[in-house]
Amino acid sequence: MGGDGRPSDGGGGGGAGAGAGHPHQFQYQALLAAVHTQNPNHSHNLPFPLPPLNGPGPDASTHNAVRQPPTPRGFADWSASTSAFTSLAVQSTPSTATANAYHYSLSPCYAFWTHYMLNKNAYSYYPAPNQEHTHPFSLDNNQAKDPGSIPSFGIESFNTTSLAPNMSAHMPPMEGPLPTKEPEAPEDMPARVATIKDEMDARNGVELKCETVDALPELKQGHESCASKFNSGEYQVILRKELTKSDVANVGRIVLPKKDAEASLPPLCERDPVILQMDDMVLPITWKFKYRFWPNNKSRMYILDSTSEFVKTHGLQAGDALIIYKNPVPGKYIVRGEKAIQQTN
DNA sequence: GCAATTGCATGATTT
DNA sequence: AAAATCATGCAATTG
Repeated sequence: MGGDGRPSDGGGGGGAGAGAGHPHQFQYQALLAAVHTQNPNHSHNLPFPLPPLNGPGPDASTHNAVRQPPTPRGFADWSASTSAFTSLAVQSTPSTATANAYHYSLSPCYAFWTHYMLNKNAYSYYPAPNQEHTHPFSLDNNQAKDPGSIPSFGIESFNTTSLAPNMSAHMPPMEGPLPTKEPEAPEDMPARVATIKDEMDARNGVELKCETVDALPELKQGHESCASKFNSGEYQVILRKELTKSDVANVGRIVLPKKDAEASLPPLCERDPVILQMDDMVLPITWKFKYRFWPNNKSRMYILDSTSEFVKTHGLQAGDALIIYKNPVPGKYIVRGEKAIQQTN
């Protein structure tokens, strides 16, 4: 599959992969270990559950059977997680948002967690080696260009009105399709994926009302306080796919839900694939996936190609999920591999 | 010739 | 019941 599926961090070397089954696994584990260690109550503060420490992937039973200790680290291992979080927090949503985009508002406690972690590491940050992309954490670049657009580290970063000027054209968060069906008898399911809906159900509440401002753009000024309160910390899930066996097989392609793909990803007018750059939410990596379609009967099948590295790196298996978020950087996205949560009954 | 990749067809499932 | 969607297998192509 050549280089298309490889992350563009260029960081295959550097010894990060020493002893690990994959160059990213060590760092991945280090990230997770750090998050778990620093914030054992993360489940209450993060907008999604963290993967288990002993992940990821098929190699976990061998290479990662022993829990990785927190790395002797600078900021590289933090930059991955906080970068994505930061980008989400400061995201200004373009008006091209799609009809079925979800909203996701970060709660104050989560903003505080992010604030804490960012400040904790603010002076030890260094960019990942050979990081060619403009990862969301690359605040220095953005600040240089537009000091007003990206705030400095601090909790006020998540409460400034100016960061997210546009809330229009979004559907209310609960209106979006959620491909994953809730089992009628969850206890019968050995594992399930915690859906975005679950997460939002658990935390949003009042926030939903505020986002009805979207449907009334003329009222945005009058509702600015409400909008600014939540908009500064929102991000949108534009596509979620529960992975199948064939998705995580070695073929390295993931079938995307047609509805979400057409609604939220760039239109494919021709058969030529489109390269989609997606920042990893957890790792300091920009993935480059080929997005294309096949004719299928009278319809189309939408395919995300060159995904094998992503799947391997995150140790994704059937039942896990691929989640694509909007990225404040035009033409880029944020991607996350979501491990299914084992139900312990 | 082989492995990897790509494209398509078909059948199952869902709407 | 029909149409749409999607998972997956397999043939064709490519390196």
